Amino acid sequence: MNLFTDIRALVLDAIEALQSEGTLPGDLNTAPVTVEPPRDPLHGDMATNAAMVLAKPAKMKPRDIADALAAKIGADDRITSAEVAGPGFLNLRLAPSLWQGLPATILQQGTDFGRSPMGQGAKVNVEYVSANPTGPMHVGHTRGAVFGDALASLLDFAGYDVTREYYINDGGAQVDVLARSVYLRYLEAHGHEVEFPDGTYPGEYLVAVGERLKEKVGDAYVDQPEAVWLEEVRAYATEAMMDLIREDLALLGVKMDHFFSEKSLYGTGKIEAAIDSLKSKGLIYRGTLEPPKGKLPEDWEPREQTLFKSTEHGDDVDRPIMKSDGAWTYFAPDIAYHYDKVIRGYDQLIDVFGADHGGYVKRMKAAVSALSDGKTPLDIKLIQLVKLFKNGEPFKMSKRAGTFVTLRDVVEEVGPDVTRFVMLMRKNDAPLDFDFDKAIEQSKENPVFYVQYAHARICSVLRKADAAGVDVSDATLKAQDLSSLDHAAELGLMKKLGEWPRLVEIAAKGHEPHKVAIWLNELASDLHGLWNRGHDEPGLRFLQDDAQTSQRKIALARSVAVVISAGLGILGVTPMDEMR
RNA sequence: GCACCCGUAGCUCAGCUGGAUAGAGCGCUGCCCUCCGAAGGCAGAGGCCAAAGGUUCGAAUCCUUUCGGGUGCGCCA
Repeated sequence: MNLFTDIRALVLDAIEALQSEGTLPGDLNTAPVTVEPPRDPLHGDMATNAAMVLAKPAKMKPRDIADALAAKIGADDRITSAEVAGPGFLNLRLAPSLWQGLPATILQQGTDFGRSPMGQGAKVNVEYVSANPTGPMHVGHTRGAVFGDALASLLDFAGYDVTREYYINDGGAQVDVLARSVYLRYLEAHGHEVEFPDGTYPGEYLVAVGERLKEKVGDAYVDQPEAVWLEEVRAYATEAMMDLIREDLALLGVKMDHFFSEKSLYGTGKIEAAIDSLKSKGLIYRGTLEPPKGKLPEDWEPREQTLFKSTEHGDDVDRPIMKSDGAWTYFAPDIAYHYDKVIRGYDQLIDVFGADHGGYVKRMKAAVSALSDGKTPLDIKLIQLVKLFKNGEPFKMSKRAGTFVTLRDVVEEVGPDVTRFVMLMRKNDAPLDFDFDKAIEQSKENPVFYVQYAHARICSVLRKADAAGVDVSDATLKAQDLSSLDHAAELGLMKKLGEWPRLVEIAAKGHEPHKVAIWLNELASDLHGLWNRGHDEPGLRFLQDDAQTSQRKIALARSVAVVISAGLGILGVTPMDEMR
């Protein structure tokens, strides 16, 4: 149910009819033909660019094509007027009954209204968060977590088969550092004086882990060399950190379908298999890289190493996959991990990274392109920084002073709903200002509140009607004839609702969940606008003297609430029924 | 030096993937509140879309170059 695609089909039918009549040539590419809402509502309900995009290939004047199209399209029952305007736009007005039928459709389908078949069940893997298992999640991770989660929901809503995945970096040197840090806490639990040298994690959060380790193994590791305890402490500590992270994710309402362990790639032949795959395509070689131009690193010296010919797939330089001591670089398991995803048969991969990983985008895309023979597209979304504010003042964060803000801090301060909505208001590649006070402020300038408030207001009307003995069940509301709701403000709200299915597709196609948040704000604005007009024009209020008129108006209001619920659902935000 | 991201109203940002007279919130100015929820409402001022070229019916949007800000750049993941 998408009125825009319906009307586009109508336009395409008209074009075909003109072709069979010989008015238009037969071989025309109609792909660029769009039907969209005009910027200015005065222009009508929908506009098509058909005449302009067909003018050149048809070797005709745009206006001539537009006139011919207008005659055909205008004959359809659904169209009340088709006017040629500007350089060749065809402005269409739809019969009000089309808009007035929308609330019933929405109430029929509930929060499934707007679901799109666009994805056709294609399998998409969205990898996000992937914070190192070395401590609790901080604000930086939070935005990526919320973004990935909302993107996954959005794609699901748009008809894709989505897997949400977390890549656990438990294979590298940083988990050894974690293990040593936990070991120090363990010694501390045994009453030893300990110091945390550079390169260890002094965070308080490991104290409890050290104590629990003591409970588990007693003094078995005290005064023992690293070789004795490292492996087990590492496994124990990593698991403890993942528990911590899973708790953090739960606080935010983020659920993963799959946790993938980097460690599982080692010793299982998986890395070798991935590299072999590249080797078989002639993309692995021994060679020496050119030094970077400009400032030379202090210790630069030419060195022969094992390289992946990523330049064959769009990268700027070839990338090393093996260190000089024969160990893999971090890039090798990354390649193997993505190879695994390709083998698992995904049609599309999406990685959500912090913006500081921007330098890895090209090599990662090159790897996936090579491993899948260009068949599996990989989109990498870079998440910009979050700047924290309190009362308009920058909130200083310092890792050294131990005052870095955790995900838990934020969620406990403002709640998961506010956290999620605020973080989704901006597009991912723009920095985000997060002000603790503004986020929980109840005023129009707070979009979280503004959207929630619209929903709560509608619920308030429903409660009030119900108390007055008016039946406002969805079953009754969807049976109402809304043809009397013909005021511009009411029709305008219906038209806004009609945009929802189209917006879902646009946002999903661009992997841009923030568009949902922005659009919800617009929808809320239209709802509040209609509400406010009720001050001066009592006839526009939802609650009227007679039950049936109320039911008709409330059917519209209720359908707005349903769409807000659906939109907030994609963002992972709970709609509020009451906010007093 | 190279690559990627960004540059839109005084401030924070949208701008529907190339459409018509570029929008919202805050701030500013002026009116308005015995009214379903005034934790507001209406109206107004405010712009060379960083700059210059190019692509075409048409550019804030696509391409090139320049300027400015951020991020990253061979054995750290």
